[in-house]
Amino acid sequence: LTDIRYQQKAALTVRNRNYALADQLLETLEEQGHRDTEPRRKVVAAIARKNRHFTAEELREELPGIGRATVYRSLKLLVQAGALCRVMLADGALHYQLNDSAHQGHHHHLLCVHCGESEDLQGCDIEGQLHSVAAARQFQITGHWLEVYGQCYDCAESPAVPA
Amino acid sequence: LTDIRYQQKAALTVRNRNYALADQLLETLEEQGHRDTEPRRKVVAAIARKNRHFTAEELREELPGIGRATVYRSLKLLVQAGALCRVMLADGALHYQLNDSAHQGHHHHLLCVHCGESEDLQGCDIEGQLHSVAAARQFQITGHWLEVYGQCYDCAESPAVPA
DNA sequence: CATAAATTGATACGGCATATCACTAACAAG
DNA sequence: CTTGTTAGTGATATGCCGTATCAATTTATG
Repeated sequence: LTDIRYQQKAALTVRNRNYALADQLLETLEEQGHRDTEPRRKVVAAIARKNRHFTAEELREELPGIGRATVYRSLKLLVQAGALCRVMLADGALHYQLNDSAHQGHHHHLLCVHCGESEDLQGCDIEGQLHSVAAARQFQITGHWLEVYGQCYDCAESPAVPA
Repeated sequence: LTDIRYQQKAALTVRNRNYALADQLLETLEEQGHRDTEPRRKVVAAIARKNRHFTAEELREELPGIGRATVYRSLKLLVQAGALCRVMLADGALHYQLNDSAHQGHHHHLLCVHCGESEDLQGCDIEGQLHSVAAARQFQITGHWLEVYGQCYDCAESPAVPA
């Protein structure tokens, strides 16, 4: 019984978080001068439900009534707004990842190839190191792309469970 | 006159280098147990002529008689053999880059977005840094992908000349 | 030269994303 | 509330990039 109550409470918490997140995403778009439309609400709601990175097609399949173009447009707007970031998986597939509200700027991810979990990579002075190496060659760095693949702690502990 | 002789000599040097390189590529494939075929000779010859990274389609256009599949297959074999590496440009386009014979292993590139030049990135302990950060979180890194974009020295000096 | 196996290339297919464009909905001004 | 402008939508077509298929061909070898 306690367990059931706990589960209900947890489910409620998740639901609330998702609603809040969806609203926040929509708000972000409005701040950029974009309209609050019915299809967009559905798209951001679906994104808010995600707890791992996802593909555009994956998202589209969850939104049968919404046009393909709308889904792709929404993703692009959210990436531009900094709410989403694009991550390249080890197999070359492009996924989208909700940005932690604390890490909206440029950052990198540790991507678990088993469970799809993504940890933000902080405290890592890649930029500094790149700049110092490049400076020695008089190469001016304007940008970079970094993805790191591996196993998160949980998946390394129980390697028998695939994604 | 001296200038013409110099140009002829330079052209000859380039031609010789290209032939040698093409032979070397073919040899690499043979070492992997692949046959020496006429279409493959043409593909590696075209690759050997490249002095910057290139796309599969670019290569295909230079080889009208060769089937699309053959070009793509050859590229794949050369990547597997370590003679070519794949580089992702800033706009997401996948290019191929001849590997310096000294740097056949895992390495990264400084890619000039103007002239397409690519410098191998050495003396940069990205791997070590990533591992130490990941170790703190008990994340086991199995691989990574890094591309660095910017301007090479020459392009930074004469910024008016686009690619 | 004969044979087995690798290779080729025309074609079709597939995934993924964008372009087009007539229609619709949002929203601000009156 | 009505209306007009404009952004947004979505069905469809298109395009790029790469792979699967498979009969015909070429290579290497005994």
